[in-house]
Amino acid sequence: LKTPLKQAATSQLVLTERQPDCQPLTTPPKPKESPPADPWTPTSNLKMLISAASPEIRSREQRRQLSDSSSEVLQTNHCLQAHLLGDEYERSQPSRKEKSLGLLCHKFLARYPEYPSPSQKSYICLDEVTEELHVERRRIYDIVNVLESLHMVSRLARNRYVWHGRHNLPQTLQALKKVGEENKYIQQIQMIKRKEYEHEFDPDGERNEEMASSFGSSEQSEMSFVELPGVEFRAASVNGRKYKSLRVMSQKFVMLFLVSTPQIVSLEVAAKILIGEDQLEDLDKSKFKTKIRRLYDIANVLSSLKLIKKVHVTEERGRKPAFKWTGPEVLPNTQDTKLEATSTSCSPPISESIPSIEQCSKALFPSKGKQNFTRHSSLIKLVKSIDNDRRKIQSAPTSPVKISASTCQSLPVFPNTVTQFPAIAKHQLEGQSKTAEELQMKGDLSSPEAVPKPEPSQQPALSQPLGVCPVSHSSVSPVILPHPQSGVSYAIYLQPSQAHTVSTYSPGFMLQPPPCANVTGIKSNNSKVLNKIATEEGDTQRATDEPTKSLAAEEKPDMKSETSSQRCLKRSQALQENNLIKRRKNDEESLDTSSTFFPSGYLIPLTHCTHGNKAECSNKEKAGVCSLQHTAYSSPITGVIPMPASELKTVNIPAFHITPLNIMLSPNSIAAAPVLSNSCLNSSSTSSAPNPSSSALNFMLQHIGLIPAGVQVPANPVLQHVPVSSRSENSSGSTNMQEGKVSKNILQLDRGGLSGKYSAVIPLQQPSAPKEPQEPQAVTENFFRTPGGPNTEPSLSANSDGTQRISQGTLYIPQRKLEVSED
DNA sequence: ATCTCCCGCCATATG
DNA sequence: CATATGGCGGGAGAT
Repeated sequence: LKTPLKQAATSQLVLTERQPDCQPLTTPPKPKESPPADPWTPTSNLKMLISAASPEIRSREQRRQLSDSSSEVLQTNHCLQAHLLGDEYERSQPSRKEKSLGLLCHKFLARYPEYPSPSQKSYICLDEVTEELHVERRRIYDIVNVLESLHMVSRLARNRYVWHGRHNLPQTLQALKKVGEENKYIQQIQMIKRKEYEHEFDPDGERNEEMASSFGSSEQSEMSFVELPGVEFRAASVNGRKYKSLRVMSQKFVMLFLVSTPQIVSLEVAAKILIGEDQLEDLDKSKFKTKIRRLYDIANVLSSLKLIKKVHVTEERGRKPAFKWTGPEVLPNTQDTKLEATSTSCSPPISESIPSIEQCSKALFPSKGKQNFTRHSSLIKLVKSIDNDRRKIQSAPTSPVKISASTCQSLPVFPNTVTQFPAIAKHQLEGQSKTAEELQMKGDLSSPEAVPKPEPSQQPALSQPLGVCPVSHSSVSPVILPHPQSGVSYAIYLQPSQAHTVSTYSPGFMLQPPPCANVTGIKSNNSKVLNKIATEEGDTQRATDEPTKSLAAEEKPDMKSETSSQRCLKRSQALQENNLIKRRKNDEESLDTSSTFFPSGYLIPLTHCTHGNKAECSNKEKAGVCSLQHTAYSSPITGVIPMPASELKTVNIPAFHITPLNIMLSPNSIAAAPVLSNSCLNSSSTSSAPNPSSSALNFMLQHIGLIPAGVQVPANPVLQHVPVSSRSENSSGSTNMQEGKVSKNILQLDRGGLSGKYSAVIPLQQPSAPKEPQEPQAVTENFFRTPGGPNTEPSLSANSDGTQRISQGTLYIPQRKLEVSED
C-alpha cells in the first residue's frame, strides 16, 4: 500500500522552496527530505499557485488566503512528516487529503495563469495533466467540468481544452446571477426554509404538500447550461446535450450564491433546489446524498478558485455545512456602486469591466472552427431525434454558433439546423434605456418612472424588448439577454423539457433570506440569538465582514418583533392558483407542482459587439421572430424565445427571458410586455394562463400572508428587480404606492404559531446601497404594502428608524437562522 | 456518529 | 470497436 511517503516529502520540499517567495510566515521550514522523484507534488503546485497569485493581487485578503493555504499545506506536511518520522510508512500519508479534489484543483490551476493574455491561448491536454498531476483522469474531468461551467476553460476536442482563465468570470457570474434571479431561486430557498421550519413545528404535514405543490416543485431542474459566446461552445461534444449535469449543477450552485442575500448557501438547501424535489422530503435519500456528494465536489473546485469558502450555519436545529461566497460580486449593473459590499446582493463590483473585446476576439477565434460546424449540424440532428425520444437532452447548441466573429454578437446562435428556433435576438447595449421606454409606452406602465432610475446601466435587464418567436419545436430555444455591464448578451437555450413547466414566479416578490435575520424574536435560544455570523477562524476572517455588517444593521432594528399577526395561508387559493397555471405535463413526469421553477437554459453571452449578423437575423426571422426583435438590432433588445410548442407546457416562459423587460414594466403590464407575453405564451401554446407569474406571486403573497386571499397581484414578469410598478396590483385594488420610497416600509409578519419565535427579516431585493435608489425594491415593497386582506393582516409598518436600515422593503417571515461560523 | 468525498465501476459519447 | 467522458453511489477517512 503505500508509499506515498515520498510524495509527501517531495511536496514539502517544494513548499519550502517556494515559500520564501510567497509568504514567509506561513511556513515553518521544514526540513526537506528525500528527493522526490516526482516533481509534481501537490504542494509544489500549490506553491506555484500561490506565488503566482500573490503578485497579481495582493490585498490582504489574498495574502491571507495565501497564507492560509500555505499554512494548510504546511500543516499537512507536518502531519506527514510526523507520520513519517514517527512511523514510517504509514500509508496514510497521502491520505485522503492529499488526494482531495481541492488540492488537485490547486495544482491544476497552478499550471495556468489566472489571466492569460488574450493573444496567446493556452491549451490543456488532459493526458498531460493527468500525467503531471498524477491523477486519474476521472478527477480531472470533475475539475474541468466545473471550470467549464464558469467558462474558465472550454473544450476544443477530445482531450483538449482551452484555458481562458478568469477573464470571463465577471460575465459568467453576471449571467448566472441573472438567470438565478429569473429562476426564482430566492423564493425557492425561502420555500425550503419555510418548509423546514414548518415541519418542525408541525409535524403534520400536509401543509407542506401544498407548498410544495405550489411552489416548489421543481421538477428538476433541467439542465441548462449558461454559455458565453466566445467561449464555450466549441466542441460539439461539450455542447452536446448530454453530459452537462455537473456543469449545470455547478452553475446553479453558483447562482444560488449570487442571488442569496447573505450569500451563504447550505448544502442541504442547494441540494434540494438542485434536485427538484423539494417537497418530498422524503425523497430519495439516496438521490439527496448523491447530490450532496456532487456538491462537495463542486464546492472543492470553487473553493480552490476562491469563489466560496466553507462555513457552518447554525440553526436551531444544529449546525449544517454551508458555503459562503467569497468571489466577486456581481452587480447588475451599475456603477454607482459604491456601495459597499455589504449590502446587498449586489455589490461590489469588482468586476467591472469586462473585456468584451476579448471575447469578441475569442469569438472570432482563430482556431478551429469549421469543423465544429459540421459537427454541429450533425449533432443537432441527433439532438432533435433525441429530443423526440427523450427530452433530457440538453442541448445546447452546440454551438457552432459562433457568431461571426466580427460581429460578435448576436444571437442566433443556433444557427443552423436548429434554425427553427425562434430565437430572438437582440442586441443590446446602450440603448437600453430607450428600449425601456418603449416598453413602457406599450405597456403603459405607469410607472416607469420609478424604475427608471434609469440607469440604463443598472439594470441588467433592462433591456429591451424582446421578441419572441414561436417556433415550432425546436428542441432548444435560445434566448438572448443583454448583458448589462459588460454589455454582453447572453443567450439561453432552453430545453424542451424544461420548458414545460413553468415558472411562475413573481418577480417582485422575492424573499430573501435575511441575511441575518434575526430579529427579534428569534427563538434561538440562547443568547446566540440572532444570527450572527461568526466567522472566526484562526486567522483572519474576513469573511464576516459582509455578513456581519449587514447583520448589524438589521439586527438593530428591533422590530416589533414578531408579534402580531399571523399568516394566513390559503391553500385553497394556492390551489386555485395552481390551476391557473395549469401546466401540463408532458410525458412522464408530472410534476405535480404546478409551477416549476425554472428552467434554465444555456446562456450564451454575446458580446456585445454591435452589430449583429444579418444572416442570423434572417434565420430568426424565419423562425418567426417577432417584430420586435428586429429592432433589436439597432437597439438592445432582448429576445425571448419560446420553446417549442409541443414542449411547452404551460407557461413557460422563462421568466428570465423577460426579465429585462420587466424592469421596466409594471406588473400588470403584461400588456406592457406584450410581446413577450403574447408571443411567447401564445405561441407556446397552451399557455393560456394569463400570467403565471402573477398567480404565483399572488399565491406566494397570500401564502405568506402579505395579502389577503382575495387579492391578486398582477405579476408579471417582473423580475428581479422589479421596479416599477408596484401598483400594478391595483388591479386588484390597492395600490398605489409609489415606489420609490417605499423603502421605509417594512412588513412584518407573524405567523401564527410561530410568532414569537421566528421571524426573519427578509429584505427584498436588497437594495444595495441605501442610497441608491434601487428601483426594484420599490416594487417589492409595494406588494407588501398591499393592503392586507382579511385574513392576513400583514402589518406593515414603517419603522421610523428602521427604515433606513432596512432600506428597502423588508419582508419578515419566519425564519430562523442563526449563525454562520467558519470552520 | 456525522461530515466529507475519494475511488472507480460502468453507461454513454465520441472517434 | 477503442477511447474519452462522466453519472453515480459505496464505503472509508476525517472529525
